[in-house]
Amino acid sequence: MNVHIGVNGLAVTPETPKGRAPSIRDVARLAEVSHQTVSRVLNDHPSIRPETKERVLLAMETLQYRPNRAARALVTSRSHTIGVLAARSSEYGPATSIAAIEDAAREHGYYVNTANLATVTPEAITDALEHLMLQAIEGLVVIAPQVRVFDVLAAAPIGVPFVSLQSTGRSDHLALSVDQVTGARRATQHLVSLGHREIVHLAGPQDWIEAEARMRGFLDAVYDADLTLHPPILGDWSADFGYFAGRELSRTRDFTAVFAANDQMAIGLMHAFRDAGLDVPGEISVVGFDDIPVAQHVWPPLTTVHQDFREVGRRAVALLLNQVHGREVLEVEEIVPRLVVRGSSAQASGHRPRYTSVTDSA
Amino acid sequence: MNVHIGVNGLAVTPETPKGRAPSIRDVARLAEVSHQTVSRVLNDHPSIRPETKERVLLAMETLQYRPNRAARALVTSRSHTIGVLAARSSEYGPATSIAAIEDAAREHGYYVNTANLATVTPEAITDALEHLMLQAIEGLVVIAPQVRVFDVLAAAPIGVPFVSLQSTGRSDHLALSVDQVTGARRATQHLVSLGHREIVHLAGPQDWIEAEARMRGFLDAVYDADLTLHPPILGDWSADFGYFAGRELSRTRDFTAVFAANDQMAIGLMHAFRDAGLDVPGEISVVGFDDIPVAQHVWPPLTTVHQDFREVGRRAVALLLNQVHGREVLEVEEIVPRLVVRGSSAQASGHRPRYTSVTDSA
DNA sequence: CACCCCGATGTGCACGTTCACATCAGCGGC
DNA sequence: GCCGCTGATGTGAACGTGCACATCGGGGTG
Repeated sequence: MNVHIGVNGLAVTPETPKGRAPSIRDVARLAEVSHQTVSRVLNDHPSIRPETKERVLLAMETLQYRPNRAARALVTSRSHTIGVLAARSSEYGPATSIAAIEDAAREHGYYVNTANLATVTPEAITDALEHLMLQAIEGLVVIAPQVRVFDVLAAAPIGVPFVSLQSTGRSDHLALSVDQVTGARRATQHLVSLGHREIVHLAGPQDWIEAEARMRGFLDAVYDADLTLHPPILGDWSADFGYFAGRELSRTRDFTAVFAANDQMAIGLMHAFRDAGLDVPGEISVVGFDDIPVAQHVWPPLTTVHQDFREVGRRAVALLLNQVHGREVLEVEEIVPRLVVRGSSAQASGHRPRYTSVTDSA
Repeated sequence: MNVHIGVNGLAVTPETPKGRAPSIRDVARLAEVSHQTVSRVLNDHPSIRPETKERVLLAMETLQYRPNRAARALVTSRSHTIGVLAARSSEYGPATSIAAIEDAAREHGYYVNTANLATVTPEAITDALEHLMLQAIEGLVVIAPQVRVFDVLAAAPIGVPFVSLQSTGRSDHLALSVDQVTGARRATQHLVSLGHREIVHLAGPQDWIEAEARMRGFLDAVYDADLTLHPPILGDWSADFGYFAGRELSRTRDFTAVFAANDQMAIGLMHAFRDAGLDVPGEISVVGFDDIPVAQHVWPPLTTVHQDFREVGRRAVALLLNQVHGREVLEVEEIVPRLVVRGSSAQASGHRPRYTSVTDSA
């Protein structure tokens, strides 16, 4: 039966025609079945005799056969690829989520194709999208949390389901998000509970959905606690910006706490305060957002809001693949991040912020 | 001629047969040419009349035609995809390089497919590689800097050129790397020049090529300066490990400086020293490696070795595509990283390290 | 015992593109 | 005026796979 396969137990690789990679037909010939049977083995079709199946598998092994994805994609018009549209993908949060997405996708037999957004101009977005569409992606995960991206996405219907990693409030897609608003509110409430009444928010760029949500959470808490509102500062997420903002802020000193929209800015901020001779948390408390790995090791250890980027990525894939396969999509529950209290926040020092206490003592 | 195309200037989309996406043949029919002519326009073949070309392009536009990558890949057996095999891809360095690779690849009309290594077991490596091979990648960039990965890579010949982002010293592939040895040597020499003679190296896992190279650079410098060698500590790159290592180290205190193999560990280290009441840089100097964005904002600002991860990624793609296209590959020049001196390193404080001074004074 | 159904397998075609080759008109040279 | 070359285009096949349908034998059912 398997005369082709071995001689003296020695595995002889039968001549694959030309230099070409072995195809389903080569396997079929060797296993003495039709190519269709081989195909059935590949897609484990139920009705196939175990004996036959084994013979085919052996032939595959012998020929080192590998299915040709292009051919398969051509005939099924399914690419088994999902796209990821990402901005700032080298930062800890997005990078972690992307890695998790890749892992989860691979587990489900899917491939991941990433397109980064260097800038967020409509052209760049369209270009990246075009790139992904040419890949014939079956679904899209968007980690590019600018409102503008979703405008473009809505305008140029891409024809595949997509999931965003931040709640956009739009109905044309599902979002799997961490509840940024609650996270930010909790962070602010934490400061309030420590007796702070003059709190500044160092926000992210307002076209970022997350930045906007965190700002909203902050405003909610400020409103609830009936605090006077300090105008938020709009930053760019970077530690460098945090540093410069901190330099400016330490001039006025009409506040006792700062809630930064991410850890990087918080770290830059603390750097500037240190330079200005302001003690954190003695004089000023600082709270960040994200809980990046170094957050607990900087000085002082940063109080922040922890979010699980891996979990978000993982769930996003599950959600997306459910849609891709037309399965019932259950309600999406938001992940609520948790506050991690560390050394950078402390009780407000009885007296009012400096500039007023100076006035008072005069 | 183009009666099909419009009525009253209104773009009428002619019926695409069934719900299928328009194919090259649909375009051909509309433009009243053969499908081959359309193909020629797509691959801009020289001998085609401008007039004809325009007609075809118009038809494409009208039908919103998009070439089918699977079909093209099937017949040309070229996927226009490069693979990236990465470990710890969510960390700043790798993540930045990956983003740069993606950008550069897209610029060259290539797609990028990533496979992360959760663990570095041979099975995981084989699995990831298998995943990429099924994608029919044309080339591979390896950012998984464990020696073991290259063992597996060598054993399971993948049949496509690959480039690694660290110099492995092997001849089966090109490496585009930053000269880690020189970087580490410079970092150590910096400490020596400040008068430190008792320097500990907090190394990375020794199966990591970079960790090994940095260790080598350290050892070179120690040897050159004729210092006594403290046994290096083998870490895992994480800030957490740096912290624990720092705790252990601060018990003995038989050193005046530490060179950490990356910034994260250096930051954890400084945290532990602070906890132990050891002043950095007053009593102990610390130097890191990588220059991650927060390095300059921690306290004290971290002296470190800066490397340009984007540049490495970019050049890797250029190198790889040159090989893929069988072009002449020019000599690969190593990028030499540069030392950035900040606040965490300072002149050794005249007296010997504590433990000896205690002994001396007794 | 005739019938039908089902499990196991085979046959041919379609997917959308490129490649090799064929065709055909025009043009210059002898 | 014929030959051959070249530019512009068309024709058919092939790439490797899955799908729809056909085939064939066996076993249960009436």
